Amino acid sequence: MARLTIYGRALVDLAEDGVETVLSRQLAELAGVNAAKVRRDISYLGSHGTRGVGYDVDRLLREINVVLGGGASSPVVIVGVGNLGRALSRYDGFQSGGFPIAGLVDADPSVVGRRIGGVEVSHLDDLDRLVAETGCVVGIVATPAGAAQDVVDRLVAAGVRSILNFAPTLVEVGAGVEVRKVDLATELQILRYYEHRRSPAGRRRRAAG
Amino acid sequence: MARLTIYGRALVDLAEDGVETVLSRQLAELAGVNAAKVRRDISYLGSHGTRGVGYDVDRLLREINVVLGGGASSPVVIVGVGNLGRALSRYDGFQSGGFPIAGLVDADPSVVGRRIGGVEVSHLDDLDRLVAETGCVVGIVATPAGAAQDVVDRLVAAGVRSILNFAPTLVEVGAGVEVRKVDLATELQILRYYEHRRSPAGRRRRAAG
DNA sequence: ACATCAATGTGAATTAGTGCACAAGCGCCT
DNA sequence: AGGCGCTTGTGCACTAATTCACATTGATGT
Repeated sequence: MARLTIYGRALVDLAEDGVETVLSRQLAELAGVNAAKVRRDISYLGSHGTRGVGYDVDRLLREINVVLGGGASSPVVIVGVGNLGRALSRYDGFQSGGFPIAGLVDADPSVVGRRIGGVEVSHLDDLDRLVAETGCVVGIVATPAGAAQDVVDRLVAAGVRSILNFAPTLVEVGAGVEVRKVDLATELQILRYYEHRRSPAGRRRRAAG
Repeated sequence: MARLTIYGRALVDLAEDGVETVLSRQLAELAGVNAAKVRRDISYLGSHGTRGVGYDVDRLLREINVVLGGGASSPVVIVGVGNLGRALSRYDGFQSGGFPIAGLVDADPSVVGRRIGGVEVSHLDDLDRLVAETGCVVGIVATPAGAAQDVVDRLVAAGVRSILNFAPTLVEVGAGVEVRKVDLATELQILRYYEHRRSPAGRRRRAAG
């Protein structure tokens, strides 16, 4: 569940503030969801609250971290150092989130060998070796849409089982491989949709005509 | 619906390939969803298919574009030119997607005045003026979590009604303001969750012990 | 002109998700 | 020790989303 990560973040904040105990109602407010939903979500982790008191912040946080994969560090490889790829390479949220960038890859020989954010760009054909050497478990696809499927196939062939796809296209993978898609264009389009709903072009014209 | 944008993209591809007509089944495959869902989604736009034949690609694309806000250009302002903000500023997907970056804003005086990707950084206090002058309708929040709510409040006060929030925190807005959240950390966490499910740390130890 | 075919549009069934409301349980106070 | 108040955990009802399945309808060929 994506909500678990939200709870986790809220719990970290609470822990930093020295809070020992949290009520489902409080956690719900922090996460922007219903209190019953919080309780049901947490109940899937096993029973960890104390009736009449609430949840122990530290313990709940530990439980969530266990389910989410703990504090393990998961090196990532970014494929595609075009505009978006370079942008992502320079973003230190990966590093601080426990996803150090172990490698950059591109198909264009003219960028291979350049260093971006302290990491050298390898050629796409070296992906297998790079993944094997660095033990990457997560691949980030930041290529144009047309190249995404091929890149994903290569990542899977190299042994990567978790993929974050920034390319604006659907990719197919076999069973056992997890793909998540981050689609900035779609997010913006949706915003524009709401914008448009509020004041569609032509409304003034139609009202005047 | 977010799926409309997916259909739209698939239709653009089809149109570029010279395809004139598309079946709900084909569109479903391209979008990775059920065919009945495609038909129902499209039926909300009004009835536009031809029974026995399918949908006219150009016409359907035009219909979807109208609903999604047409080809209008929607200037955006990016608040926060830290790591992520700089990364986003250099990403040309905004420009090419019809969301030109009209301004960059930060609260840190030491970065104000610098140019990033050809756009000068303004101070957060000048947000009102900037939004008014450039006619920005979309705000992109790329600040640390702690500053996000304040920035969102300022954006709303300046007249922005659509916000894309990259900060890993929930923000509150009044009615009539649309916020969408892009949370890279959560996406990665979810990938790690599946990774962890496949091979949880300790399984080997437990199996051996 | 009419029958045939094929794919849409949609009523109905199914499934997933949400939220209420309350019984069960734990700590605290007397 | 026993009752009280508070919060969890969850059965149940409700809502939204998805999918099935088929009647409907336009195009096509004879």
